[in-house]
Amino acid sequence: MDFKNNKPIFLQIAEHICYEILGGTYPEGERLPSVREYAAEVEVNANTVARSYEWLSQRGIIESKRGMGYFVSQGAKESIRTSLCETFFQETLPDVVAQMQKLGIKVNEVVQHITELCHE
Amino acid sequence: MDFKNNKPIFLQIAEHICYEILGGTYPEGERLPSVREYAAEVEVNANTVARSYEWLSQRGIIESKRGMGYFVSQGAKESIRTSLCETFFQETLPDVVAQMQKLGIKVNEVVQHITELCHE
Amino acid sequence: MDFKNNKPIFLQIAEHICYEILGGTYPEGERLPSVREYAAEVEVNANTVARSYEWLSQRGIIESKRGMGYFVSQGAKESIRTSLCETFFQETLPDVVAQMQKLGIKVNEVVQHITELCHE
Amino acid sequence: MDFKNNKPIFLQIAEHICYEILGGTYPEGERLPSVREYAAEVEVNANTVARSYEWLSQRGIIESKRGMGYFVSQGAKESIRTSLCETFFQETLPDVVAQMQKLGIKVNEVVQHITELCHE
DNA sequence: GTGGTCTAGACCACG
DNA sequence: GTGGTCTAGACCACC
Repeated sequence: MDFKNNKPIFLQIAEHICYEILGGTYPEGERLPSVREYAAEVEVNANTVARSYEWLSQRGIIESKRGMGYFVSQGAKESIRTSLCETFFQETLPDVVAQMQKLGIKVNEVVQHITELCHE
Repeated sequence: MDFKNNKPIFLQIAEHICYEILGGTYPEGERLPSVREYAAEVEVNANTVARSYEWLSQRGIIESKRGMGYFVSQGAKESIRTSLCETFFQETLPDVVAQMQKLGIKVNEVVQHITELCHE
Repeated sequence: MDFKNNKPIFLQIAEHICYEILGGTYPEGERLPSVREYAAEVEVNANTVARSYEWLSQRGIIESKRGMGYFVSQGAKESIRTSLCETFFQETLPDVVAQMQKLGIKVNEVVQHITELCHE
Repeated sequence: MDFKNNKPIFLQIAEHICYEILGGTYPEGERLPSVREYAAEVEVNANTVARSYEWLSQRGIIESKRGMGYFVSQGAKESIRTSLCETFFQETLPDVVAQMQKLGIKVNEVVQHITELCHE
């Protein structure tokens, strides 16, 4: 796992975990690796992972059980998907369109590029 | 001009100037407002504007002429457009597609949303 | 470290660091002193050192890792040397020769002076 | 005439005039173009040329005669040559050698490059 | 007037 | 602790 420098690492980790939950790596109800394990795995300070876990648990995606670790919440997949879809349609796409228009790129061109990228 | 706090002000200013150059507010060869003028206009410290200008001049978009101020470089519009288009097609769109696929959103749905947003 | 006033301090610092990297004071991958440490050491404002570090990182010589400090990039020595050699052979030497010719100084004389200076 | 941005323009002009005097464009005793003429010729503010002239006259290379303009001093060529040669041998060459040694370039290589550049 | 550099001190997010 | 950004104010050389 390599990190981009323009985004907080703990956020990149949290996001990555979200996609792992979506992908089934960590099923709902399952226990996540301990903070230290995960930190060792991705070669990062333990505090950073702790912050990622905290961020996720504040959003109800995972839950801490005292002394036992963090567990994926029930309904996590659904909650992640709706949340991500919302920002995708409400923020990402409008941004893309805005930029597209500022650069004078035509819709057709964008659509074509997208479909091409999908078929790779 | 109002600033978002997630992005450095000096960058927002620099990008804003880019779009102004693209839009023709500052034609190529034209002189930009002095650092102090611009700073007063957008209600920001002069050092911040100086940083924006320096950032732009490092990218060959504007040039400083000693004691006379900053001037839009020849070929600036073209250089800005190609640079922005490149990041749009090489980074922004692939990111969108990747996210789309991870979320299991269909191409048609995205295309439809984009075309709708364009017609607003 | 004492500074000449014809050249910006932040540049003198940056170049000094380059030579220190070349000399092995800071091996590739190693962490540099923090901005504040270095600033205290050379008795200069922290912002000035920050500017030197930024200047170096823009040239790929060092890299910042969030919250951990600046580190010498892999391949920094080679990149510094080639860059300096290039300006030496492409700019410095041609300038010397041009000046030499304009002053009507003979090649032999220059060569002799150089060899003498080397043996001091 | 095109100017480099790292050196004051008035100095570049003054230096250029020195070489013109050396080259015979302006023989000793001859009148120089008026400040305004010269400024128009090189497309520069008149104040800047005035400063160049003043700089030269302070060094005894040219002289102002009230109401008549600036004239090349007697002995100007000789004085320019000795002065430029001095800085060449006392400053330029030692700098070259110092940089050469810091970069670990061998004398032979430098000598060879210089002789090659002379024969072009 | 212009840009360029530097200082001093502050605040913030990140690890 | 770290870097990153911003402010306020100063001084300088140059045009």
